[in-house]
Amino acid sequence: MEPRTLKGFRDYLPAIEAPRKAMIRAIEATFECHGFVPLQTPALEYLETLAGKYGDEGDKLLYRFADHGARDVALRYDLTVPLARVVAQHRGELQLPLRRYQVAPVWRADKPQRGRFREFVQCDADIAGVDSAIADAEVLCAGLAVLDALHIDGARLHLNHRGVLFGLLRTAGVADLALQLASIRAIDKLDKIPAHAVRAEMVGHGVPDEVAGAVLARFTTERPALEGLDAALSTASDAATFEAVARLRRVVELVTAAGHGDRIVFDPTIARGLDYYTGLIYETRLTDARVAGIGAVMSGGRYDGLIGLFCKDAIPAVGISLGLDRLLAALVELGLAADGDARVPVYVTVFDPSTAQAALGLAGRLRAAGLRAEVDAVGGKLGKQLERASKRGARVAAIVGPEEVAAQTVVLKDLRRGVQERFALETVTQATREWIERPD
RNA sequence: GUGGAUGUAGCUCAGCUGGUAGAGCGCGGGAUUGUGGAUCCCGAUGUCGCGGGUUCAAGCCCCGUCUUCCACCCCA
Repeated sequence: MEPRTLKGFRDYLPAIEAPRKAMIRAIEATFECHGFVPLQTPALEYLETLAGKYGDEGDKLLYRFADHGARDVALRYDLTVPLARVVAQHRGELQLPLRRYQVAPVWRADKPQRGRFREFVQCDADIAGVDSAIADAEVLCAGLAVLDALHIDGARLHLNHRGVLFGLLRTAGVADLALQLASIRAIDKLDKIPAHAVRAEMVGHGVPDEVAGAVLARFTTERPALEGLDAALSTASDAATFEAVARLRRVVELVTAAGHGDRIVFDPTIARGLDYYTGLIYETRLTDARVAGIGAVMSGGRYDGLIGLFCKDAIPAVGISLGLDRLLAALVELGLAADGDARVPVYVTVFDPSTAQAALGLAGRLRAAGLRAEVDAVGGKLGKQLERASKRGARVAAIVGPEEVAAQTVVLKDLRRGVQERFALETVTQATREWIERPD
């Protein structure tokens, strides 16, 4: 039969899974460093848990089917709604606020294209149970620290608040909610299409032309954070908008105090398509033009109404979500993907069957000392084994022939420098460690 | 869901206006049998995505289908 994978699903061969795994480790360590604790949820949920939480577009992209017991189920579409379900379901046993992180695959029946997959890993950090600017800032700091941990310089986090968008539209005279949402979706395209086209789209939805013009006059695509906030504040005319701007300003102050101010920018055109966001929203874009079109790599926001859909208590929450596979795809395109550790530094050759025990014994000794070692499992001529060692990317080859066994010694060969030396068994572990770490 | 491309050895690709396939890399073997990466020599690689059609003849033309990719929509 023909081996194949489903459309939009991929195998991760060692060459890419190694750097990918390294990223996951760095991300998890950073989240833990920020006080988030791990949590996992099932891949499969009842359909009713997920349906209706993301908006029409999201609903269409749910992988849904009937299981063997005729239950309507769906693969999780993100990690946020399952978290909301968990918080509601276990609120008696969870201490709020809950700071949890989760790194796990999600599934969307989307049409695959550049940077978009049907199965991909999201890395989420959320704080549930409190509505505060500090919670907002803490989540943002965790996300920004992840960028630092991954050594990603060319990224900017665009901040906005739904209250600002709605407030500006409201004060301009767009009162209808559906019209506001349609306008926001149009405004979201300001960085892709010219302002007059956005204006035409708004008019097409039913916004009077002069109103559309007045609203768009308030938006420049991007401004320095605090300066932009001031401009937005001057246009605010009702309490809700004022509060939204004040919250934004406070969050920016806090994130800046934490040392991440150079990475964030106020961007009134950020809208977010998911229905459950209620306040602060953000998207992270890579600044390199070559991958600008790949889309947001780390997004999120505040969703104060979502958990309440699963229980009587209104539990506010805020979170951030990094798209690991999309980010990795961008880094690969830019040639910035970290060197994966798909290589094992020490390759132990097996001279002949009679020395196999000595070879395994040596490997055991090295591994007990924490060194990564591999024993040649194929056999054959020593030259072939050294060739395999080189191809595997080993730094050091160990040779344990009859002479070495008799003398209780090991020959180490530095495959990069081409030199070799004989060591006594007692000193070989330390010597190997030094050889591995030795620069060329 | 809409639109546009793509599909030839393991990989990247070439194949002129139709006449039953090539390169590089990789892979296997070898250059006096306890030493790799460089070089050299030799060698194997393919139902040319799949199914139909046109033709004396199709990798090349036509239709369908699947795959991958790109744009829109939306999103990580």
